[in-house]
Amino acid sequence: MARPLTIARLAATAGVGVETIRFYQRKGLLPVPAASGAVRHYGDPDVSRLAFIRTAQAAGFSLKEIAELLALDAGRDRARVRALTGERIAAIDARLAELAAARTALAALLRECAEGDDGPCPIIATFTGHGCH
Amino acid sequence: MARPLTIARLAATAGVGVETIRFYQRKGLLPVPAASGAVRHYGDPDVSRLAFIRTAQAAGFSLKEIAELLALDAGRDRARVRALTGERIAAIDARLAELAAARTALAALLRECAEGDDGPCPIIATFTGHGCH
DNA sequence: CTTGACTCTGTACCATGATACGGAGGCTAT
DNA sequence: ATAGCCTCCGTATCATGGTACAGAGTCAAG
Repeated sequence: MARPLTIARLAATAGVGVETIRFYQRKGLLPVPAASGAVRHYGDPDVSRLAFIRTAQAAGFSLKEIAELLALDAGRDRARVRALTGERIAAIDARLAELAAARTALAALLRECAEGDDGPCPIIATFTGHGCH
Repeated sequence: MARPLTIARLAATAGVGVETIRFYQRKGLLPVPAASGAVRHYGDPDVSRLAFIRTAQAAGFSLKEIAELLALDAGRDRARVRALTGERIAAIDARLAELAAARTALAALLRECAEGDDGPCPIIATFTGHGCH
């Protein structure tokens, strides 16, 4: 029979480290499977759950929020899920605006700075508040 | 004469905490002024420097990178500054793409989820990988 | 000249998200 | 049955960016 999914194989499948799995277990993000014997075995639900965690992390959810989402037990309290999602979208919007502004400013400065090597670097000058505008 | 800028007044001016100033001093981000007496006094350059730090932080630079920028001494090594800035822009672009994708996905799911309260929440289902792609 | 607010120094602590390690025991191929 | 990984468990450590606090000293106003 196919070798059972031990913690190392689960970690490899999910693309995380063994210690990360244990860390998530301690945090309540992953269930600790009942061991038949002294070594635990994992299954597809665990792989899915790890995928969930990675996806939600990429969307900017913290592990704490992810734990809450998971605790909502596959969506029974949809209003709460929607609230968390709405909050997250707002936070993402704020961060997007911040980053876009920073990006625009940096790109302009980079162009300006690249135009010559004389005088103080406009990038530093701008940050310092000693330069233009 | 105008009261000298003590650490608490500098902190208030810059909008940070006193402990944050000391933290930056320990990290080499702010110079520790020579005290005439037992209490240090600060000046406009310190205010500018704190503004620099906040601006650069908003642009996503880490304190370590900011320390390096500051160490470049007002832009003598413009090539290095440009390199750091280029790296930062690339990192911002990557993060922007990630966040935009997450935002789009979350917004779509939120709309979908809001349409009904029956069945599993599509947000959770999507993250879990049990639902439609 | 005392009181109260502030400063300085050092060290400790916080949250977040991991990562590492030691020691005991389990599993498996040879 | 034994070598050599692997697992489990607890604890410690790391990086990042701060925040807090104790104890001693300083300074200005009343």
